[in-house]
Amino acid sequence: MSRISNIIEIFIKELLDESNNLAVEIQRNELADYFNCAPSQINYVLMTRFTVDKGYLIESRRGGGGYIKIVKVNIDKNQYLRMLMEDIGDVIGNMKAEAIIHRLLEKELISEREKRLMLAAISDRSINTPINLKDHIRANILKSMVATIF
Amino acid sequence: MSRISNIIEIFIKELLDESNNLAVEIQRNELADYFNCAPSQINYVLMTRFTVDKGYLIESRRGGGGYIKIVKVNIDKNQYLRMLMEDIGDVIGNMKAEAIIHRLLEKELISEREKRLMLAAISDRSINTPINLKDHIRANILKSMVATIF
DNA sequence: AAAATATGAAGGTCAAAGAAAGTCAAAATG
DNA sequence: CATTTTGACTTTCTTTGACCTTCATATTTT
Repeated sequence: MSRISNIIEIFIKELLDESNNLAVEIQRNELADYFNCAPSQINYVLMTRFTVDKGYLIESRRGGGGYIKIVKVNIDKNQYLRMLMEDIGDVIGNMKAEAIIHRLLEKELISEREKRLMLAAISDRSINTPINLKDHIRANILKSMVATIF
Repeated sequence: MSRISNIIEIFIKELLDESNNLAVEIQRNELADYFNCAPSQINYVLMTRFTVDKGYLIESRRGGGGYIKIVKVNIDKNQYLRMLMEDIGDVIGNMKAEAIIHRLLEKELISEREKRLMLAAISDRSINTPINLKDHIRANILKSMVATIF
């Protein structure tokens, strides 16, 4: 008896394979209904199996006509991207984050303007919270941004 | 999975396109009738989709021969950016933030890639904190980023 | 004829109900 | 113990409807 989470994971990955643009839109309740599980189980699957560092971007909308969109970034083909994700980890300080962004520019993976955007986003001034949260949020933001440039 | 609001939004934008992108005049009740919805739904669409930060001005008149006029405006870029900064304020929700970023792309102040970077940075998933902090941090990040494109 | 009033035809507002997705922690499982 | 499952509760976005305001015009009053 394989875990339902695994089944849902596989199901979503199949959907992604079928869609050539590597993005798929689901209805949370519909999917939960289909698999006869709690709707929040879908969130659990997304949170544990479709994270940014695994190369997935999630975007969603509540309310009438709401949806969950799962986008696959092709991380497997980008050894460097995967390394970056690992390097960033769950927590990252400002210095290290800036160093990573500079390296991206050097490697010509981003433009000068994009560098400035990214630096602005992860700056201490932007993330104006207690220090323990700060580095965590910074890691999230940086990983999300890095995922979009590939 | 478009809900009626999205359909009405698209309809009005088509009207605008047909009219050389200048302005278009509608009758609220007529439109509501056409789409089989409550007249106030039209107001909802205008309020959420045709806001100033999206570059629209609404003007209307009640009474016999009343109308609603939707005007697409094009203001000076620097002026627009300054207005945006003010508009963002200290706290901003995800929807509004996304609307602003989309508008920046429309006005060609940012590229498609930059749009994606910015969206990633301000997404709820990046800013993974208690709700009251979230909108505050988002405002900071967005303002910092917008500042870089001046 | 001019002023006052009534009528009906617009559009405006706001709050409640509905429709999704999100969160969090307790319970279950392995 | 770590992972998974469940469900009660929350937040966000949309739809609906009852009631309000404004305006043009028709009608009545002076």
